[in-house]
Amino acid sequence: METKTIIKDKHVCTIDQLSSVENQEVCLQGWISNKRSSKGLFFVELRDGSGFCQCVIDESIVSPEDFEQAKVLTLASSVRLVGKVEKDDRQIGGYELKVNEIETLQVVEDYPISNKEHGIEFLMEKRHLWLRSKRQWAVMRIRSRVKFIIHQFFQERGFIQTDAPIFTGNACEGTTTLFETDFYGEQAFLSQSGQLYAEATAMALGKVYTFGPTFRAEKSKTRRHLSEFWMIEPEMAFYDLDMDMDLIEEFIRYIVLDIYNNYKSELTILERDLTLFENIGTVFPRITYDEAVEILRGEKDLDGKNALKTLEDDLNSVKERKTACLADIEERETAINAGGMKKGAINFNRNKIDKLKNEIKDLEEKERNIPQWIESAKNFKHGEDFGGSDETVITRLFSTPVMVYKWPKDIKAFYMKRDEEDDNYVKGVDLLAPEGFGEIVGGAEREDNLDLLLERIKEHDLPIEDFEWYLDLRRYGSVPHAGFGLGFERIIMWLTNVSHIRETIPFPRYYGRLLP
RNA sequence: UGAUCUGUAGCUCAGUGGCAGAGCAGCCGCCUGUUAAGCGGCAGCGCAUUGGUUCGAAUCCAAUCAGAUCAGCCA
Repeated sequence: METKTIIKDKHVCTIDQLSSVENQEVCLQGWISNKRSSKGLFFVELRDGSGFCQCVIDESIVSPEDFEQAKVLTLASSVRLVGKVEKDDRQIGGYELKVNEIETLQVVEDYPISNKEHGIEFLMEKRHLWLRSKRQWAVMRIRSRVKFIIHQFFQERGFIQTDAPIFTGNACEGTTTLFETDFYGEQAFLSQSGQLYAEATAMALGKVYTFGPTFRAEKSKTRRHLSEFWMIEPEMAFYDLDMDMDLIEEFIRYIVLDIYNNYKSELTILERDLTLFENIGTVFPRITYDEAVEILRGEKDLDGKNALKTLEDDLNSVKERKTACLADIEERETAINAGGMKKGAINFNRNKIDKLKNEIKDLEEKERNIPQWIESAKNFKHGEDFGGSDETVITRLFSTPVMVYKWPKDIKAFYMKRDEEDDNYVKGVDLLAPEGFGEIVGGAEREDNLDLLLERIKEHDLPIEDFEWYLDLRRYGSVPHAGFGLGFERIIMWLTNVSHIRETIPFPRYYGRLLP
């Protein structure tokens, strides 16, 4: 096949710019993401990083050589296509390209990822290629945008971004497992929080935030954990817990609204239910830990809704749904086996059956889990921390994020300020996201009294000598201050509703995954 | 770390003691507007590994390896 170059003196543009060049001739450069054919026609779905666009290759328009070329184009092949931009409401982007010239950069053989369902293990092995698929594309675009607007939110409000070190000598929250490393012969850890450093820079700059990677060596194998993830940690001098909660609420609403207003098509690709986005204007309820416990145990109703009762109803509807799914599968299988069905219809039904089977797997898992959740919620002991299921039970009753504040001191970090009214509590707050996502923000007013802080460090059995620098912050001009931490991937997961946090970061690192 | 589940074609899976299957992807042909297009055909796997039971094992048993989900911990 002869090679040619068509890019010279052509108007090169990207798919996201098509609306501004309607009826003009342009050159698109990209990769084949799907191809369909008819007699004398090829429908090529092209992706170029900025979007997806159907390009029509018509035998009666292109040269015979180019039409031959179109025949051999396979999935992931790279091309330049010159053609006329036409409005077509049938297309997702609203436009299609009537091709009149083709330049092939590479014809790909055996691209491993097809337009089909794949298992997570396979996709993770091929993560570098999986990123090219439509859903991943949408998630990465939202990730980028959220990162940008987080900076925008804080910068607009006079916050200074300060970076915390990644190598640290002290373990700030003690219990959590840290990655150990060697720092010129000294034992060092990879940072699991930049918060203490943010407190230091807040005393220098007023309102600050950090945005950096953190590392946790927990061998967690759940859909909500990563070994390497990004965290945003604002810290504000002269803020108390109420101001902290106000800021958290404003911040979360700002992010959610921006994505809703500017990234609707990505949310559509992700099939995100938009209820969350529509409710985000409502004030986030603020309840104390004690109230949350009462709600969890079913001792207190909320707007006439009882947590345990709601769960029992959920269990019943799960059971009903499962019965319906089984009946549906049965019906479709009988219809297929009866014969006389067209091949297309058989495929359609098989596909449905596969989906129903997957749904049943999920339902069965819920069926096993919900009774345990009810049991654990009923028997929840005041003074314990909420587990994943407890958070689900609580947030199940709300359609917006919920703030839980005033926590028992024993289950929270040493640096949280004790509650003035009751020494057994601290002025911490967790923001629980609805739809079962659980905690996405953890914040607190910090202990600003030197003696009380020393006491807490001793209670937690932390090595005082490592915290001397931190204690200096209380020795020299201590002021009330507060801050919070936001798990960046957690919020992306929540916004995009992907089933696994591993899909929210380009190259996830977790127990058992170091490549690609 | 514990509990449950999974490992069969490039991919997604069916087959649960009797000669290894389907759909998709690939290749060939047909069809002028397809949206994971459709129709017909071709080719492709010896069932994670090791050992055992059996006349006979993908199927039963055991161990090992790999993975998934949930729990704990958390963001």
